[in-house]
Amino acid sequence: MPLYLRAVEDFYRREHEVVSSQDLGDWTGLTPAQVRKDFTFFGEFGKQGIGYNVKFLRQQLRQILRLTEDVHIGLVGFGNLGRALVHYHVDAHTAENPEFGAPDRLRITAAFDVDPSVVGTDFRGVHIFHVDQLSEIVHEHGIKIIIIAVPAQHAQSVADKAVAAGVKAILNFAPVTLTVPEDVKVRHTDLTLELQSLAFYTG
Amino acid sequence: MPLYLRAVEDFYRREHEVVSSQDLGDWTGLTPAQVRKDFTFFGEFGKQGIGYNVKFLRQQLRQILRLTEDVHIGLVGFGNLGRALVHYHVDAHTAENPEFGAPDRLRITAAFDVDPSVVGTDFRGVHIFHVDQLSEIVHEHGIKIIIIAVPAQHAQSVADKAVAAGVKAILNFAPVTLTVPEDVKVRHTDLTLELQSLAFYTG
DNA sequence: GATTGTGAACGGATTCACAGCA
DNA sequence: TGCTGTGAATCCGTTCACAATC
Repeated sequence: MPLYLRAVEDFYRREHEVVSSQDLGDWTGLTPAQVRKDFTFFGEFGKQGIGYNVKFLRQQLRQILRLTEDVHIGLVGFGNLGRALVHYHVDAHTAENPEFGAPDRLRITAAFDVDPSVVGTDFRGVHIFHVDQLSEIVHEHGIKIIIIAVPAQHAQSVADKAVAAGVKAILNFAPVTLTVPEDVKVRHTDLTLELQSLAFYTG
Repeated sequence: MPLYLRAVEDFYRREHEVVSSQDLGDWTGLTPAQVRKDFTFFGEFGKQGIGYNVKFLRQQLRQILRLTEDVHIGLVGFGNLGRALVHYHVDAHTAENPEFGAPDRLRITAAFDVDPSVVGTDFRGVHIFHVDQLSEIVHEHGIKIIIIAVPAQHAQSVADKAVAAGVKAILNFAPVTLTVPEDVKVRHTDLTLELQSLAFYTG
């Protein structure tokens, strides 16, 4: 769904009044049937013979994706990768930057590390706490998502702490498969795995 | 398959002689049946009643994934993200770092940007060329994969140039859906999309 | 005529279950 | 007995095709 929202935002920006599932399919690279099926899961947004009202659809998608209220995110691991992620995210979400699609309410509220030389400092408006304060800060700010950008050997224990603190979603950049309870959603991004996969196709 | 290799490397490091599809399933989070099916696509590696010989399986997987010869990678876009990627990758692949699983031959051979203040400099052993030299350098070094870490509005034109130069695989970090010929493999990593997806589950 | 929403058909991927072998 | 390799069975996501509707 986030991809559809990005598409709809683009049509919105270009002042289209309506879009068809065909239009959205072209934009996203999916089939029109796929687009319609995905939408019906959440309700009926379109008008037969006409298409989807862009303004209405945009609003519906934002609602569905909970982009209308602040979502607090914690970042664990403030090495090169963590720093780049903050940079990237802050750029994307403060600069009224339309290239990312919908402006949303995703906020990196706090960062965590163990290195005394960064703990206690601020970076791009984000304060870096010691990892021992994870649970405390998660509760204090109502953090629902954490990003794991620590070395592999610490990733699982960070995940455990976060889950214990009530975090329900994890974006994992460490090269390990995390074990978490069923009700916690994990997404995994792994540069090495991606490159190794691609290398296979270069024969 | 890269994930299996990582698992096998782990068993290898812990000096296991054999692994069962059950073991590998536990490690990766997949079912044993799945593991066996995936392997049979490439051949028969195991012994009935025993399991898979770790050393042999490791060697086979490396062969399959073409990790035995150098694969040259180009990085386009040397902003915060690009820099972090080089950092990360160089760390992962020079430090004999076992946490990433198999040592491989994936090399970021060259980087590209348009900013005169970085073009011509070196970073962590990687030289930064002007994007205009993309085609030339791709041919010169036999680059097969490029990583796109440029702003959204330039991503497609970079992809086009790379494809024209003969690149067959692209790892795209820009928040756009790239259009490429069928024989080019694209993988897309999009922080904003990942976070928006996760936000949906935090209700 | 255009386009949605949807039940039916399809197909690919996953899982089952078991024969075969160490 | 234990575990692989694999055909059969099943599941699930995608696509088709069309009735309903603007």
